[in-house]
Amino acid sequence: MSRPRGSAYAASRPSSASVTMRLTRYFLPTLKETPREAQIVSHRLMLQGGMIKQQQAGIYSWLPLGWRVLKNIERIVHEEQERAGHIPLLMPTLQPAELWRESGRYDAYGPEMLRITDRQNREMLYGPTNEEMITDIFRSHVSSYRDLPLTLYHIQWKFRDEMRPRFGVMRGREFLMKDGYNFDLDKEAALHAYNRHMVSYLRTYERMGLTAIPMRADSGPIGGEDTHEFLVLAETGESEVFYDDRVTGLKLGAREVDYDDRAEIAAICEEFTTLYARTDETHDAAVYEAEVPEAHRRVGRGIEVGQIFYFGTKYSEPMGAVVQGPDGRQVPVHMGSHGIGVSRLLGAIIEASHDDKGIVWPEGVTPFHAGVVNLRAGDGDCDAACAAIEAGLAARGLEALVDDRDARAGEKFGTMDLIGLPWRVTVGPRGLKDGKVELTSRRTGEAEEMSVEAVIDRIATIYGR
RNA sequence: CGGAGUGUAGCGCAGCCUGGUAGCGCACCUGCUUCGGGAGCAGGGGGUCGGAGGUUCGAAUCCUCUCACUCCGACCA
Repeated sequence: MSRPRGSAYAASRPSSASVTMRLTRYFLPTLKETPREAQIVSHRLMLQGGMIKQQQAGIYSWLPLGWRVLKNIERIVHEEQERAGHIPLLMPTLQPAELWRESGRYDAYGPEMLRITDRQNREMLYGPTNEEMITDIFRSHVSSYRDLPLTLYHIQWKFRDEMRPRFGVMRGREFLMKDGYNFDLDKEAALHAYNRHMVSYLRTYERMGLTAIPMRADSGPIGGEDTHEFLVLAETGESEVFYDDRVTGLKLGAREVDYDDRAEIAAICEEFTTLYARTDETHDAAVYEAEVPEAHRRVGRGIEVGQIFYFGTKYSEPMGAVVQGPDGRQVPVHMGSHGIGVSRLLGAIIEASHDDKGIVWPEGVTPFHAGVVNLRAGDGDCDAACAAIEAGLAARGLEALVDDRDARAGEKFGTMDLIGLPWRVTVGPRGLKDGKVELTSRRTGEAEEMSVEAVIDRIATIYGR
């Protein structure tokens, strides 16, 4: 990494602040029966798992368990953005109509935009995106090419008044999005920013346990020249996708990436975008058949979890975002914008990772690192063993959810399966007679008996602690 | 926005057609017995039937209006 910048997020992670939660003191309102309104599996599991509650069409409260996953996803996004050299800030949800008149989008944007007036009858809107506002910030404070390149981003709630919200958080009206904006002196520099975003996004999705494939896309209302969407393959996806199945095997893995090295970043982008992968919007059957051997052709569906754009001077020109170059001339900056659907990712991850019993969280985003099932709450030995596991995990910076309810084993296992914690420690009198507890993988169902000390070590090893 | 539906206890539903004291399952509370994959028995609490108006001796039920939500379609991070 050429920029070993200290990430505030990385530095403030667990160990000091790890939380152990006891189910008897937590708020986890799971539902036994399938909610009527849930049509797709991720929506159903989020409702049943007590993660969200719908408040209006397409608007949700995030209950504690859902909130924890949302925060984990947010944290990963922040870490990867900062790793790429992008700078976080926070812009308001409410924006003045005036800014949008400058870009011409106030009239162009249609009824999808929620328009509001305040008591002075000032026209405002609940932001569906932030190109205008970030451009306003930029033009207010930057006037020299020496301050470039610059990429600013934030993670903020957005609102788009969809005609028909559905599928839970996958297609809500209110949604949490990471949106970033790069400012560069010329097209070449801006295209490097574009590539840098592509690579950082690939890394972000991989950390969440997802395979997200960049696909060439249409630019839509944001406008511009270059754009890719990131699609997670899932049967319930809203877009039809055509691809060479070898793209699903591409991985960034653990390789070191220098985000300032234009050639290296461009090479990675090429690696990930050369094989054919397009949505129905840009699909070209002739090219598809010419480029992809028949055995590798795949047609499926995908969930869009991010999109990157290069759009040049589309906003900087009308809004006067200019810098003085080395030659003394004023030039409009080249920009791009880049989005990750943070709240939507919960749905996408569940669509990609579940079974008939419930969710299977990837380790990177799980709301708790492990679940501890106390099969005989109130029994001295069981309680003591659970407490020891809690304390041992907490000392390693790991968070556990302990089921200390006075309930049947089946109910406890059912709850753990539903909420999908990747590792479950089962503590019961039967095993404890031999000093053993049981560690079970949610994904494979494989179980192994071991001592309390060993189970703490094993879980810590799994999480690299 | 076009088409189709649904609103009855926390959740899932029956009752409506054919008006007459609001029910079932789960959940919840109390007690006893149970306790390694969603227990059993006994007792108990909880509902302005989405809202407003109308018809009627009487409305969850019939009529009118209205609100909310869901599904299919076109559109979208």
